[in-house]
Amino acid sequence: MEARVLDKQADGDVDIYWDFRRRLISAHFEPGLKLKPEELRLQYGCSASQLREILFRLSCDGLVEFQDNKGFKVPLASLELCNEAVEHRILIECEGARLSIEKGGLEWEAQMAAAHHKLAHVENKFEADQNSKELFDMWCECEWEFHETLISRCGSSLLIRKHRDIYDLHRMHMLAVSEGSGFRQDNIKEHLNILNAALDRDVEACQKGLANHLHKSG
Amino acid sequence: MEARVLDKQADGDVDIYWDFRRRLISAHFEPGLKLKPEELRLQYGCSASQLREILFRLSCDGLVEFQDNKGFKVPLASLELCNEAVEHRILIECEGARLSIEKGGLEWEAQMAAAHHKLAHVENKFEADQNSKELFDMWCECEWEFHETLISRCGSSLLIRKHRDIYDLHRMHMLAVSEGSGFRQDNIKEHLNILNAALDRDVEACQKGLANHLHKSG
DNA sequence: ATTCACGAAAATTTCGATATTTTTGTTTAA
DNA sequence: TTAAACAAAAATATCGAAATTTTCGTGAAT
Repeated sequence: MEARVLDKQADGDVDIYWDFRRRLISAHFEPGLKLKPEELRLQYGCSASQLREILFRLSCDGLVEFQDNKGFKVPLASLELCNEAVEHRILIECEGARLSIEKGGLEWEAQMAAAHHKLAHVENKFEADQNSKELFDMWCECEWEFHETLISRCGSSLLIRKHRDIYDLHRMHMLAVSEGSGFRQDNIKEHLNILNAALDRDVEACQKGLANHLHKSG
Repeated sequence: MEARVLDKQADGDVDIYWDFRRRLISAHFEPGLKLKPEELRLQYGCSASQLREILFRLSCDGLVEFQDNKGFKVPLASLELCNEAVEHRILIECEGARLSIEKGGLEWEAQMAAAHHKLAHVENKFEADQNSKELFDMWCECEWEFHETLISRCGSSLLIRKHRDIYDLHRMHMLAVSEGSGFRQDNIKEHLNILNAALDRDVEACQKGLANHLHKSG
């Protein structure tokens, strides 16, 4: 999460904005729930206007829904939107992976190995104790870091930003639809497949592994 | 422009928001220009807070830049960002075109023919009189309609939304970088190539024509 | 019993005033 | 002359109250 705070759109609301965003994509709010600035302000100790601004910004990415004179709410669980998000994420992430494989050097390989090492460690622990809230949060963070590292050498800051947007949207809808934690046993070997293909500089295998991984994620 | 007003994120600011967005992507504002809510309010007869909200929303799509305690401004012309926008647009539009070609029926073909007919008509007129502000605005509208129709049958509302976002971002940066109107002689036959490939259901030719068209656009 | 109309309550939107931060201009010291 | 310190002005951010819109509950008419 730390890395995200350093985003270019840093501002005074940074804590509230990112904290709220994190809670949204971690399914802390029930789909369909009304998000009233007047209530939320109490949790963050700021004014309703500020919350309104933040909610508007989140609505741009589809993380909250807005309707004129009806306010904001958590998007309803929608299998269709979830599928659209999956496909879009595959499109973006495969392109980012291809470019990274082409442009990335030894340093990138090392970062991939590091990210996967952390992820694999946490996934093995989480597999044993899937009720641990703490491990779940760690897994979310490591999963994000792995996928983000995969595309990090694509050379396009725009692609990286768009990837984060669709990653978050996909995660939110996935959790809303599946009602599980989003973790599957197969994750472990799927991530390994992706890592190996990336280190082998095998674009096709990497994209295939990615598409398979994401399709199964729901 | 009418079609866009019917966007899901309809609200009370709809006129101001879309009008301002249109002006941004039509290069009505000089890159780097400071956008002060306090000044802009006079043009729209509303409060500064409302403008601030709208500017925040536009900043989500990259159409305006925001810095904490420094306010908003029109993004500086950047060749690098323009190139990144081109590549991203190619990625999205090619995927949308592929899906439309696969899924679209006779109705879609007819809409493509209609959109191209209008576009070709305007392009020929605009070619003769490139100083006409009115024809330029018509061309912008027809160009958008043609490309939007091309992907309209992709089956994913998410892809369509993302396409609009990158289309606008690309157009804004293109106009900022090239300092021309964005219209080239070759546009006419490039659009025809794309139309023919689409009607022939030739995915590869269509994507190739699209990539060529967009690369040359800058 | 159902529908419609009306009014009260709640929620949302708008707004301008106040507080904070940044920028600008001036003076002073090195 | 340059740099630092300070003060004034401008710009930005925050906030809560007022205006508007929607929602909900009550009662009357079909």
